[in-house]
Amino acid sequence: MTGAQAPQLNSASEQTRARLVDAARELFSAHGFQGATVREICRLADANVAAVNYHFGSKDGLLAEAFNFSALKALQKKNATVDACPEIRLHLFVRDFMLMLLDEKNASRQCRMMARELADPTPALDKIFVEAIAPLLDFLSRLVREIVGDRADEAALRRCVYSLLGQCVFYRNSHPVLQRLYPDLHYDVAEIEATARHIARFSIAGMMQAARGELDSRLFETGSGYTREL
Amino acid sequence: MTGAQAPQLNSASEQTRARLVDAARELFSAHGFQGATVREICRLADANVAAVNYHFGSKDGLLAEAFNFSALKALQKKNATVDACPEIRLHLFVRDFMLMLLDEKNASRQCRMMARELADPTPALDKIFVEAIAPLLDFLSRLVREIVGDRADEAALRRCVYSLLGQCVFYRNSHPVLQRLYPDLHYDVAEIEATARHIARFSIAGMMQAARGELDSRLFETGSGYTREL
DNA sequence: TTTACTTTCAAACAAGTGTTTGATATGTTG
DNA sequence: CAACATATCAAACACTTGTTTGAAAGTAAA
Repeated sequence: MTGAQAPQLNSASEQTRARLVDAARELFSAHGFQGATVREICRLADANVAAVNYHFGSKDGLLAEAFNFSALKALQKKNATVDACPEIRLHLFVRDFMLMLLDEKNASRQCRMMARELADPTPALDKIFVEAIAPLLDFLSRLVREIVGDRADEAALRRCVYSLLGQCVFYRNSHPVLQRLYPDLHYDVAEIEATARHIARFSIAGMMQAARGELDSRLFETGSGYTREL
Repeated sequence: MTGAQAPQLNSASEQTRARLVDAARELFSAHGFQGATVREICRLADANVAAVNYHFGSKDGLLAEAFNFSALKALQKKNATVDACPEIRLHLFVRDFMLMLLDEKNASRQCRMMARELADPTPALDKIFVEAIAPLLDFLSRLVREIVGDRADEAALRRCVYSLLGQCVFYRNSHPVLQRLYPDLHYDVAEIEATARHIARFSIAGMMQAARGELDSRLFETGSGYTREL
């Protein structure tokens, strides 16, 4: 979006609009929709308190404007064009997704906002759901379907998608808590990539198990090679 | 907790205290700490607005009182006494934990509150962390260690715990969103148990892969039996 | 410059927040 | 009963919230 409406960005009005949206993304992603106040956003954007309602009608309108899933869409489109086996494409997706979610330097705070939205819906949930969550779930479902083949039914497939997504968003949502446990915890690129690799490999193994389980849902392989009843 | 301070529960004062705590748990778990208002809690508890501050000092005090991890502790203690292989104990834990998290009829809304806390910390985080989260992470770490053995280092072990926990809390946190996707979604015991079985099997397979990955972190088994580079 | 329009701003608004107050009721003890 | 501490209550308090207002400043065309 930064490139699309660049021509009007010279206008002073468009500049404050852009500053407001930027500040909103910063604070919404940091403190959530309820936690971030209009006054704080305006202070960060160096604008008057009335600016939000003048330019966006309401705080809700600003939230709707602040959401921009171009990065998320681009990620999915890029992934779809990669010529590789679904396992590798899954790993690529998880890697890119985790980089979005965790990299503090990354500009795409929209994904952090979406992770928040998943956990605690706001009035803007409709737009978010239609534009981002549903397509994302659909994208992941197709990808996971490629991996498990036709050995898993719809319910098992859905659960596999949730397992994957749950792992990814956990790192984002639980960051403050985990940081209390490990005060010097920080996610550099290497750490994020290691985490992504773990999630991808962990999940692919889980998916194979889920697919296998459709054939015999009472057996699973343990590490020691035993087969136990579960 | 209901049985421990039963002797004093006859007192009218203790009754309103109990009603307030109960209402608080209901609304905190439903709308979060910020989302639930003191007035709403008091209305639900059929008590005066001033009752919260009179009995608990503040809204924060009520939150601290509302947290009660006896159910979670009992779950862990029960699990530790079970004489079974770690994989089955893991399955049992996930099952009990998911029943706590998802069963609407279940009285242990404290776990739902804790899931919320994990995603969005409140001033009461300290108590919650020390009394519930840290022990829980510790318990899970020991359990997962039993499964992966010494083939996984500390980082891999930690990630396995997060993968497990992330899957569990995802179902709780994302419930409103998933319900939009499947309007007739509801978690009865059968559905919860199926979900728990999925998570347990998915995770055990993932853990075995993570343990295996310590030996050769670049290879994993695909479903078709191929070994690919990841 | 005058005109018309857009954008900014300090100030106020109405509603909601957690909390406090002082009187009133309630129950227990002398 | 009288005295006392406890518990409840309506009302108000101090504060924050999102939002609105009406004047002032800026901007661009006639």
